[in-house]
Amino acid sequence: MAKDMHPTRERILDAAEELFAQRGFEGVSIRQIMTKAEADVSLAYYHFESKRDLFDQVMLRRVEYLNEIRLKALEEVEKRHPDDEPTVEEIIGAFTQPLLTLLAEDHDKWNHYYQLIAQINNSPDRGGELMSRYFDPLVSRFIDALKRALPDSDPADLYWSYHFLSGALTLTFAETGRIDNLSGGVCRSTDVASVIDRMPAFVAAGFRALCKH
Amino acid sequence: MAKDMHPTRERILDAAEELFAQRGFEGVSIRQIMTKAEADVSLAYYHFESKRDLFDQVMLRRVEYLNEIRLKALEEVEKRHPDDEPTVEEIIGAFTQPLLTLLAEDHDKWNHYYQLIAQINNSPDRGGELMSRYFDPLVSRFIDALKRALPDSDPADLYWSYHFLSGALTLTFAETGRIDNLSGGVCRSTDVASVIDRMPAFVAAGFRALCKH
DNA sequence: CGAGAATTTCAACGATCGTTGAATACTAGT
DNA sequence: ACTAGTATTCAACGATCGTTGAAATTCTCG
Repeated sequence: MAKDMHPTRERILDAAEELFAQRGFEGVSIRQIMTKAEADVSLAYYHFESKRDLFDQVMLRRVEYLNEIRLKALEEVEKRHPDDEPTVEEIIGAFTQPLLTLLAEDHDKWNHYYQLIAQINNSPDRGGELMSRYFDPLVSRFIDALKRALPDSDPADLYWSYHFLSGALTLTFAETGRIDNLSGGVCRSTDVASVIDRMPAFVAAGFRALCKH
Repeated sequence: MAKDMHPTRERILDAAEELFAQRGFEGVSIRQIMTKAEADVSLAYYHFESKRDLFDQVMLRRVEYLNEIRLKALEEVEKRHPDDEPTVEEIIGAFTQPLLTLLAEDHDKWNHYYQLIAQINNSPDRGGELMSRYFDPLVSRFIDALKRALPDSDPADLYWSYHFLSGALTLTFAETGRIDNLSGGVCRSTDVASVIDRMPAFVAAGFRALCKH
């Protein structure tokens, strides 16, 4: 049994995912989405309740699997430390590395999804609400692990450190091309692998500097 | 001579700034902006060429002064070190502290502007282009200072480190309320001062960890 | 083959979009 | 008071928006 029993529905979701990621919820019309999906406008309302529902379904389509695989990465790391605690680097790696693995497996599938999340994360309007709804359980799990790796740290320091990580990570996946201009070509936004390699060292040092009292 | 010779024009810019920051360029209509500005719809096209031009003028209104004051902060730091180089912490502080100072001086004026920049920075559509246009000269100046504070570092490491800083900083100013949910009230998005206090230590440690070969 | 369900097409609704031209009110300086 | 320019109002344009109802098609399975 194939996972997409509804090929048209999947085509609509693909088109919506890409366009929402590029121009945001209000920047794209149902008609543009259905044109890209090569389907009639009305089909959007046969397969989905409304534009907002379509957006929600785009988010929901991948979030469960994404959270699952990242949680599994954390559990693997913890399993490797039955007696002591994992290092901050290992925990951050478990948080970031799966994202890159998925991107390498199927770029087109995950690239637009990450861009969409990046845009939501920095949206003052409903960004906090949406991100919390989809990711807070997973993130709390990671913060608990970090709390054990950094004992006696102020909870506020921990949360703000995660906030820095979250900002750095989502800007990376936004792939805006800014760093291409800034660096004169030395760095490329699309080279996400380069970033994921560097991020654990950078972020772990930040956590340790801030959460060490 | 008052600086706003055109009070209506300023009211339109204020309204546009706030609404663009909250809902993005495409998420707001001229009519909504003019309703908030308590002015007729046509006045938007008397004072500005188009919706896009209005958006550009919103950006331009404050960017020059903003870059000026941050550059001055960097020069002050360098002046305090006539013989040696400033520390990474001092340079990062000069990059972030002026933003908080302005916010404390006139919250309503700068809050929405920062939110707007945060949204642009993470927008895959034209984010890289816009951010580079407005901020690359200033940022290059800061990266040069960091290069001297971290000699023999790989340029790519430096640029990616700045990229992490940029993501963390703009997410902070987005004030999405996410961390309020995540931390269960321990941290508050609106408490920007808390973040600016913590950021130099966190980011400087990251720079040093990544740019030290 | 034929019935019933699932899917797709077609045409249209009222609302709102960005934008414009012409008419009106206001404000200087002579 | 008259004029010239600046600022504002009013009414409307074609286009596109999200959404819907009903007809037409295709698919499923007896």
